[in-house]
Amino acid sequence: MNGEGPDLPRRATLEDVAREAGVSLATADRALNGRPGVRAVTRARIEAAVTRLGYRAHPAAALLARNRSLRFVFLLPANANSFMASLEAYVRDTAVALAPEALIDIRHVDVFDPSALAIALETMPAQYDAVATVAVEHPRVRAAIDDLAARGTHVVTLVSDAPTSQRFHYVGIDNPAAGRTAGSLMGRFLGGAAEGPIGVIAGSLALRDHAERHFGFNQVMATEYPRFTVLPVLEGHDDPARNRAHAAALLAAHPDLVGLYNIGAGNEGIAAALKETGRAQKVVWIAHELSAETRRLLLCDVIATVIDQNAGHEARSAARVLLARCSGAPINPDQERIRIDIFLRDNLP
Amino acid sequence: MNGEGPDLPRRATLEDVAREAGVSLATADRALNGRPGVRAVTRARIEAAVTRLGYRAHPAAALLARNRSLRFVFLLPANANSFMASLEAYVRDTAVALAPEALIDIRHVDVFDPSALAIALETMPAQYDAVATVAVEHPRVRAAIDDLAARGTHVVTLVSDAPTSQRFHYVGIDNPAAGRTAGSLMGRFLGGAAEGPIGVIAGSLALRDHAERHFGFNQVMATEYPRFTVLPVLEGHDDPARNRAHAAALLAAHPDLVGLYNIGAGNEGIAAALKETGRAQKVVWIAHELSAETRRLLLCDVIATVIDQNAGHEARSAARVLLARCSGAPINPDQERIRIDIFLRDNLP
DNA sequence: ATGAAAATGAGGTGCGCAACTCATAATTTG
DNA sequence: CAAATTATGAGTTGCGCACCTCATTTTCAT
Repeated sequence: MNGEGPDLPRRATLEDVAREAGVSLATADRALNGRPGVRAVTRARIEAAVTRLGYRAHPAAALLARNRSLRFVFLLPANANSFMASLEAYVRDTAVALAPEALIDIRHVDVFDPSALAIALETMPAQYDAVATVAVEHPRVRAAIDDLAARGTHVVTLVSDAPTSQRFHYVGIDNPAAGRTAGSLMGRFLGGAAEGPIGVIAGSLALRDHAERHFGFNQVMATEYPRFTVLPVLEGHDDPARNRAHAAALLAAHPDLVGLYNIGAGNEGIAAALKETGRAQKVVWIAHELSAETRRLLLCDVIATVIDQNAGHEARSAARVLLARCSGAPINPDQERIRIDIFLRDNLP
Repeated sequence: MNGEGPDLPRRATLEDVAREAGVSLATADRALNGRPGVRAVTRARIEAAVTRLGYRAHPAAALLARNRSLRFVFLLPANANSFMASLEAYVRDTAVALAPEALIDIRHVDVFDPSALAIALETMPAQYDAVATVAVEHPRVRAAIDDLAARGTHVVTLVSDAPTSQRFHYVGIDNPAAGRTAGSLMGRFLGGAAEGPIGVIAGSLALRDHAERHFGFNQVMATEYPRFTVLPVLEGHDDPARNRAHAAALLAAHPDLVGLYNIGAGNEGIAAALKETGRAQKVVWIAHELSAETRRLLLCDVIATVIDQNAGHEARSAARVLLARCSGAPINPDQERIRIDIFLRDNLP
């Protein structure tokens, strides 16, 4: 047992910095808060004192003195699937936890209509300090995000990115990697099958995340497991009924179907089709996003594995990152990295 | 786009609560901070007002007014393997991030010697508000933890639990579930192999986490994949050299070895033995804890999959939980749940 | 009823900082 | 070199709360 002594070096305050730099408290304050009226040389002296003393503003005190809550708004899909619904629930939880430092509003938007999303961003009230939005890649959306950034409103993208825009951070997973992960798992799990066709169902390849997952999946299957035939994607718009029809058609057309990858939501439909034909547990089915439904299907071995992004983590991370950005605090990249989670029956949370 | 109005309902302060309850600010303060001198009826009136107004103490203000840092101590293994070393690094990071709300000390202890750990706990200076410790199950350790709890020092166990003690929280994974996860992955990945022996190497089955993982692994293999023979555990004390010898012996004795599960650390030794015999990539090898080494082996397909607990998450979670406990703030179970992470080459962070 | 004990009120102080005001000093410009 | 400009100092206020003191009221046991 080796202990570091109980020496309390007393944390440096702004007053210490001012004294050390040989300026008044007011000047030190002006310098550190970026207010005008400080010469460059003075500013440098103060910054030197800051580093010399290792000064870090007391966040709680600063928050209290500012006496003003930050205002965030989250733009989320209007017609939410179960993943988006749980994301929204987590955002609400986060809003409660974060008060009073930040007040979080939620606004709904048809994020799949780029114009609607762009309009929502363009007409964003100036009262908001920051925006988290489920984005899409579209020139007008990009322009709207850039305008917000230009006027000083910080923007993060959530779940779905707009990488060419001026958003300063993306909260979400690497979707091509998620697709590759699905591919590797499919190949590994099919080790026993000599060959055979694999079906792929997506919401829509017009959605960037679905397209990217599809790309990653195909990449791995083609290069590592070429003995399997990956069938063309069927687009079911995350709709259980349409997915059911797609799955039923797949099963009928390919009696030797060995694998099934659903890139999007609407897993109930697929489950129904599999059960109907009595081929549940005979097809290696990989799905995305842990929900009550996928959890149940995982437990009864109908789904082999679920690839998930933790909605709670995403909601909290987005809020944390915005808070840090608005208050000049550092961001811990390790904490904010959204992992690609793999769930089996055995490591379910 | 449906917006919630920009109405600022102004957060209730302690003064509001006092007024609402018809008492003075001093009494409300006494009641809410658990100081003596408040009748039960008055306390109830105040608590009613709190719920009626939805009052929540302003954490930043409370922190500031208290003007006293919480003191935490982390008891970590003295002779650290790479996982423990990274855990310690993350604890140091967390210490920096948490200042000045809490000051975190790190003390080293031979956690595998129950007496040494017990002594460290028993002689813990009273200055500490809370302790996070890598625990073991042992009567004297349990008693020491209970004593700490009895005198008001909050204790969490970290990575390794002492479930019968009065620790109020365990920060770590469910190790039997981790073992089951390894078993399921082993079975799935071996789908192609008709049958064959599977080797198991552990640090020591005297360590609770290793024993639990072993139990979970065997459980799944026996019930779900009985066609494989799980060989008796070899204990290598997480030492690369000893593990190398064990792995070499296994490979020599079982030319048809199909799988290998390393429950603990010391993966370099196993890698060396596999490479030596030219049987890397031919044996499905499942390892624990993501490190530079396991990462490398994962990337070159020598390790099939790594089951991980996120050390950074554990360090931050322990600190957060202690902070919340000491300041009476709520804990978000969702955020504090340590997941059993599965890593393939494709979803590496 | 009476004294002792407990409960409560009133008020103050300070935590570290942001955000002001106003006076004074230093610097630049015409 | 004076006037205009800019930089700086000194000081104040208040954020919401914890923690303290001291006076006053209420409650309870005798």
